[in-house]
Amino acid sequence: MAKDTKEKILMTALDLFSKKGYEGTNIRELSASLGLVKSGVYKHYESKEAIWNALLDRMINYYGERFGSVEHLPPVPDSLEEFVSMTMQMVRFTIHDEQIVKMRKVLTLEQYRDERARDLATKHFLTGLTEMFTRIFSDMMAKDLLKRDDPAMLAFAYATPISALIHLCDREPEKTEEAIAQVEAFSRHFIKTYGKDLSSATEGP
Amino acid sequence: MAKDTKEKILMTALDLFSKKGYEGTNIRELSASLGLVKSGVYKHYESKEAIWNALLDRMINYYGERFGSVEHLPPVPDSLEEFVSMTMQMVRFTIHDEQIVKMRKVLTLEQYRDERARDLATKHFLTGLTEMFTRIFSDMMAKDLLKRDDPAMLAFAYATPISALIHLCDREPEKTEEAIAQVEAFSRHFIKTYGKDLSSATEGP
DNA sequence: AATTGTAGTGAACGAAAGATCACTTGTCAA
DNA sequence: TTGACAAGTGATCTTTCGTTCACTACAATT
Repeated sequence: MAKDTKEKILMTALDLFSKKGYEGTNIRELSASLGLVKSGVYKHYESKEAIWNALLDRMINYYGERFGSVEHLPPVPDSLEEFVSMTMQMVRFTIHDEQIVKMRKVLTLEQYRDERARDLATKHFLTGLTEMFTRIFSDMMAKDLLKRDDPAMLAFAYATPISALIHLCDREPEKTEEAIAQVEAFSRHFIKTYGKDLSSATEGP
Repeated sequence: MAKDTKEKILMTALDLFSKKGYEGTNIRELSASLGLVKSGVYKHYESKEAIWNALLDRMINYYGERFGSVEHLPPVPDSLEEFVSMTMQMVRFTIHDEQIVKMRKVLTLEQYRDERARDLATKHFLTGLTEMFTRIFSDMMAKDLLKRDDPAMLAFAYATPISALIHLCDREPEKTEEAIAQVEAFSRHFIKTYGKDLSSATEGP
């Protein structure tokens, strides 16, 4: 079916682009990976660049749905321990989901060449994560799980070290276990610094 | 002179590779940027890949000298304010030095393709910075400028947000001023959290 | 002054790239 | 059953790539 092939082309392109970059990937190899002859691709996309643009559209869309929408916001944790495990769950997912790994790699490789990739990279790697944690931290402060502080600053201080470890896993997958352990250690250190001990939550003037 | 041209080839290659990547750069453009004809390059390097390898050697060397040697370690600050300004000075330098910006971009673009680039990227973006701050924080704790804590963990928590902002500047240079301001805000927040107020430094049991 | 080595030239080559086109096959609607 | 259209094929085109080579110009060595 047509839709099927078009879809497969995008997924194969994502795979190849994430490994060798846009320039490093050629149509022949893309076609061969799909089990068709080189010209076959042109029945579905008019050019290599058209494939790239469709893939970027797809990624922008995917990001908006997956990370930008309200229903996909993680629930605000009820305890600091739950906050740690929520973090770990998010990190494990984003490190092991092949599609997302490939998306990050493609954005990394094309960020200086393509403006839309650049914008999505900043969102994906920095601002998106930070905004998400800003909301979570605001709520956690309201719930007296965190000390009162600037939630955006805490979110930035929390999101970027985790992001750095995710990038490390993308770059050196053999260090994944080590990196995950470091995320957990960092998360626990973070709540030790900024978290409010529950036993003191009932303190009052 | 021969040495001159060889050097210029490397610098031009760094420039082009950092903008369009290794695959996206061709010898004709490289030669033209140098004011010679395409075949001229082959008098100095036997192939495009040889240029790449020489450039990587150079970068590895440069990194080792500039960031790996003892004499280039920043002096341990005598006050928290001095620590902030040392941070700002480092960040301003690394963001504005064109060579270093290009080095980071090249490492970013080639990290999945070339093992040596991958290793240097991890060193440059993560472990090197963290180790440097680990030493600084150890000394600052000994000097009673910082609360006693795990210096490596603090270094990681300090280095990675700054690294994230440096990457942002590489990606979107128009946000440089904003990013620098955020580095300073982060640095001040950090010392507010982990720094020891000097007035309490003379406290005793 | 003669020689030799080297930086740079310009034409050319073969391979590989993106893309086109006439053609075959298969599916579904009329 | 037939006609039409979409999916896939294979040969082919053009461009661009990395690279080679015979050649020139010039600087340093003998």
